[in-house]
Amino acid sequence: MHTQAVEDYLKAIYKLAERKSKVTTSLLAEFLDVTPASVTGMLKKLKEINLAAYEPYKGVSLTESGQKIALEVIRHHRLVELYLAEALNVPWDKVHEEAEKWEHVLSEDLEDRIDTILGHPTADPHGAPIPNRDGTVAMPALSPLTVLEAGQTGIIAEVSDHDSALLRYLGEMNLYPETEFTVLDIAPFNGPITIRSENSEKILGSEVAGYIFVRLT
Amino acid sequence: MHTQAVEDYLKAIYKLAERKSKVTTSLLAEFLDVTPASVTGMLKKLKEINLAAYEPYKGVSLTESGQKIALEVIRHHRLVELYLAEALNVPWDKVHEEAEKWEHVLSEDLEDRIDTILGHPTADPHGAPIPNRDGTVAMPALSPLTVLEAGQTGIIAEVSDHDSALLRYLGEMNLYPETEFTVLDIAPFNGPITIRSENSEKILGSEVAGYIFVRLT
DNA sequence: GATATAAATTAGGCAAGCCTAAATAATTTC
DNA sequence: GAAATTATTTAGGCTTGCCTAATTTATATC
Repeated sequence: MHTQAVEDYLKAIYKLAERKSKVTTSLLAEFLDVTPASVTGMLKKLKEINLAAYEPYKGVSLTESGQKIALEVIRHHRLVELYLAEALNVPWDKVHEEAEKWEHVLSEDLEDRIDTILGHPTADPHGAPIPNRDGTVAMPALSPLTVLEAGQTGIIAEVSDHDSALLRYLGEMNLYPETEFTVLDIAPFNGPITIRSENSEKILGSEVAGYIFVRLT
Repeated sequence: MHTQAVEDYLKAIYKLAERKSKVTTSLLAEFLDVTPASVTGMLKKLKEINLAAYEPYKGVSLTESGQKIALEVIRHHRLVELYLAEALNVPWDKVHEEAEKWEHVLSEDLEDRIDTILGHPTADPHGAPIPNRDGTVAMPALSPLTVLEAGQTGIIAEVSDHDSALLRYLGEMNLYPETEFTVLDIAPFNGPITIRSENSEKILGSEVAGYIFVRLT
């Protein structure tokens, strides 16, 4: 087993690499709320134990084994999130925080039991895909709600979990993953987007809409 | 929040104090599988932060706040044990090990949810009492099975969870807490004890019987 | 009551992971 | 392309909790 810090760094590198072309020391530092100097120290260590490819001043990436571990941690995290929401009724804006602690103490045996009880789920409460045990992940191509046009229909696939206030807000409007909707209007110049779902109209600012990812239907 | 090590020491002191008149450095060291020197260091710290009363060479005891924390940790531990057994079907000889890790990451909110789902239980899967949130514990007077005499009847109240092989052994014989039994024979000189429960006779060595605590009926 | 043994403490170290401050490398600007 | 700015690394420290080895205190024995 690796330390919690190692697991947290691997997970952070993986997640940042999904969205940024280059994962830099300062990006990691900001993400993990730690000084860049601390990141440098850990990156050296990760390189040492062959979990990351790191060249000073050039950014980091995960090695194959580093990525495997990152995905295991993410799998734990998302399974726990879903379990907390389904089995313990934890509101979806709180599951992330709890799972952050639980992901590091989940044994493989318990992971299996939870996975079975949940029926081998493929997505967490925010719609994020749950990696498979073998280290693979289904990464469907999603579009942010902002790129749709009036008249198009879709299904909410995933929402960002970075801010729990955002999740509470979306929850109040009943905009959860798997919700169907039709775009009624999208105002120009990053204006608000009007959608209809579950027979009610909802108006979303462009910032919020940018955090909602959809599958077109 | 205190560190995990602090919580583990407080819990260990509490548990040892239940059974021994004096909690010494070496006793703690053996219990926690750590050197006596390390224990000395931690006891100084616990005294420093007012969680333990400690005089060098004289043993330790918990202060009121130290005991409160110890009981909170034990409450978490036993609630988690029961939850793992009931909700996740973890076999009773494995719940202790898992709970050892989970007890330190359980938020008060989750504790409440688990407590509610379990219906405010009063004992863990081994029959050990679950402390109340306010820091009180019901401590019924129990007798080890070894002190009974032929003809007496009782109910298994609690079994020691210190050895998972013992738990598996008892599990095979269906000797769980709340099982009723009658003593058929108890051989002299610490000899084996024969009991009848669930319409079958079982013969227990005196060592095993010493780990089983009962309520007389 | 002197000595041997057992128990506990002190002293000094180590590994993780974090920090701040100072130095160096990379990048941008004029 | 030199200077200024930004990004990163190096150096040195701190805390936690553990370790071993040496010393000290307490206890048991003759």
